[in-house]
Amino acid sequence: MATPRRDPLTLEVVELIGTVVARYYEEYEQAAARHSLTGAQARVLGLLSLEPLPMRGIARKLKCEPSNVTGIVDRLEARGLVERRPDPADRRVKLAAPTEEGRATASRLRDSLDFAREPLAALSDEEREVLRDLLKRMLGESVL
Amino acid sequence: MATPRRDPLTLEVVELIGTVVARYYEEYEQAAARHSLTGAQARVLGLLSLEPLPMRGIARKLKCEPSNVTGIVDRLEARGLVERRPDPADRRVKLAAPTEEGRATASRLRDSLDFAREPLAALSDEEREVLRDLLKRMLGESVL
DNA sequence: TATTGTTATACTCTATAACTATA
DNA sequence: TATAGTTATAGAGTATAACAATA
Repeated sequence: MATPRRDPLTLEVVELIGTVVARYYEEYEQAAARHSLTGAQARVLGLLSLEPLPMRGIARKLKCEPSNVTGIVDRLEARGLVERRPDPADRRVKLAAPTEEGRATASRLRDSLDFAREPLAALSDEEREVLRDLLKRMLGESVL
Repeated sequence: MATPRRDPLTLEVVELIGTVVARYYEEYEQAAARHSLTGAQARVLGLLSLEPLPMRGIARKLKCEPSNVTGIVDRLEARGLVERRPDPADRRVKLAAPTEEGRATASRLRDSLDFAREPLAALSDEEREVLRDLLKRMLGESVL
């Protein structure tokens, strides 16, 4: 494992990444709020719009304790965006799945987020390719 | 304002940025937790280690309501990491400033974070310059 | 026995509104 | 009257521990 670098260029890039992270996070929360959702609720709804998941699976994706998921799904369910279904294969398991309205909300949320990420529009196709490759290299093999 | 793009390349870059954001955030929280600090406490301590700030100024930086800052600074103060000082120029104002121990903790926290950001070590100097310029372009003039 | 989901509890962060002491 | 900081309150996310139902 390499030693972290402290040269001015590295520090400048670190600072820029910090700015990207802060802005992205802020805009994510705002997009969620426009749909009267908290960030956590929006993340869960987004996950479930890809595929229904057991409560435990949601906790793994969110990297939080399973007990927290109960409340988040409760609130989404109370708003009619998500429903709990039994798992035919294991009666202990409850599968959380988006309702029709939940899927629609998730879709609109995704559009909001694309809008939030619009800064990418400032780059040409070639520049996006370079950026993609640099980010991939930065993130390492774990992403591949 | 340009229309958001949806071509596969753009979506791939958006996805990669999302991954960077998630990893950065997660590692930030973990680094804070290693010092028994919450993310919000670590952010405030980091801010104050650059310069003492009035409570109102902290709220502006955190983009939250001033009433929240009271509790966060209370907890940092209870741990001896921060102190409230009067502002000679305006007796309504309280300046929050790090103690000696607070500065030391902020410094160790910064080191943890550099370690967390180590992925940058995978890039050469030239690549970092390219990444820096692309990020700057992405973020636009507002950062300059 | 082990696992899934839940409940109960406590702490932190968050926004809103009302309060105080200054300006 | 306006502003800085605080308090009170309520909602949400978080972790921990204990529980019922099922495997």
